[in-house]
Amino acid sequence: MASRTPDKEAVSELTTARLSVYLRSLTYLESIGKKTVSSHELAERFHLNSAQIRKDLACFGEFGTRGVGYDVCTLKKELVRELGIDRTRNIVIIGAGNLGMALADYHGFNSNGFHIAALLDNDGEKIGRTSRSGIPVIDASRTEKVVRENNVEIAIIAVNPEAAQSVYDGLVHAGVVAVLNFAPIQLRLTSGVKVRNVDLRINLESLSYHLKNVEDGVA
Amino acid sequence: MASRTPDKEAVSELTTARLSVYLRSLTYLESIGKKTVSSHELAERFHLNSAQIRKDLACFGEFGTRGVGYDVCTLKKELVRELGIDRTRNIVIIGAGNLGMALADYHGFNSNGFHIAALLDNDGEKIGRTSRSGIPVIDASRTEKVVRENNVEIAIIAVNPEAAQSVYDGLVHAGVVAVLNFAPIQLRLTSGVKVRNVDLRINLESLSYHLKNVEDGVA
DNA sequence: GCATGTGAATGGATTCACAGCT
DNA sequence: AGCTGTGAATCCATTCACATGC
Repeated sequence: MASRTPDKEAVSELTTARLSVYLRSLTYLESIGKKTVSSHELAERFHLNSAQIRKDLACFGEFGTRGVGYDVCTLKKELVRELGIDRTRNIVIIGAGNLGMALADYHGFNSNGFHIAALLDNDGEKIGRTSRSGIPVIDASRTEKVVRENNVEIAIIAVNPEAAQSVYDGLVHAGVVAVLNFAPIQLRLTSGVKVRNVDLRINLESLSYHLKNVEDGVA
Repeated sequence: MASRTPDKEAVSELTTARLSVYLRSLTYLESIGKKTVSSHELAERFHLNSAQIRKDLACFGEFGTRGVGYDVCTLKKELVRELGIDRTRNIVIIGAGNLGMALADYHGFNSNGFHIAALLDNDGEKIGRTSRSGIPVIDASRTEKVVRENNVEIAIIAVNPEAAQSVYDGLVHAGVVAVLNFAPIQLRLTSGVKVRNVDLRINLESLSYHLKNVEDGVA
């Protein structure tokens, strides 16, 4: 297979994050029957610069038509392919607490390329139950088996910060290659395993910082 | 009151996000009885550059002692003050679905400067109940009353994307001045209201992008 | 001696502006 | 004429490296 773009991994995470946003917008445009869209139109939707959108897309090839714009359907398919969600990836969530349960039933985590295979927990009370949408809670001691049998690539860590490191190490050992970590700690990483951290508290503190400055008459 | 630092709002969001992280680390260091810490020590904890930490802190004054480092307790107090969490800010969550309920009981949202006053929803089934930790679900039609009576500054939007814009507009009208939005849409913003978006799906797609590249033998 | 605080240098990401194609 | 694709220019964040002070 001929590789169109050399140096693929040189695409920044900022760019891939925006691709996700573009994809959502294209899905919407497709649903309302729009055939073509220009970078300028897309830019207006999210207060972005049109050149940035063109640059982002240019990382993967030339999809537009000069004088016209981008074909919505074609571009959407291309983004789906580039983001690697043209096939389904299996996920386990570790920690069947409030957050883990909520994420298990979160629609965006269980559609269009992602499938949550199981919740894992070591609380005997929870094991054997299911989330509202029917995802089973399995004994965390069976993590390795669940990961292998379900061909799980991604794990979501939704345990308390004290447990997170050992949970992470266990997941890596079980063969997981990507982790979404909700525990507010800096994990000691294993090379070859991609980790993304989501720190919910930081967002609140950032808002608080802003509020304080408003009070102080700065903004 | 004399302002130490001119041009305060010129602190980037990247910096404030890191301040939150430093604060968490200082809290830990304090709990294990450490009195003093250097920028280099802090940097090692999160694979950061020590100069960056010093620069981040320098936005707010000079807290260190040359040849020694930073006093853990003093620096912690200062960060708490700068982040504006030296007093409690009240929050409402709109949407008592899986996510809203989970966030209501999330420890990091209900401690150290934040208090969740209520969940709001327009589903009659849910109104009158409480979350596990006892936060009441109130009729969303009473949003304005709840916001005013509880002196709510921050709202968390945890409704579906279709409803998010009108919920946002209602919150702004009710007097909320900061919003944490979990709905995957680009809100049309009102000036004077600070918004932060948390897009959970983007994180998964970013991991997927990486997985695809690993498969393709790029990384 | 040692670690801060900071101007200067670097490195990335965004934006500009225009050549090139339809 | 209109819009893409892209080198050049700009802007912002990070890192270096050192003067300053304990």
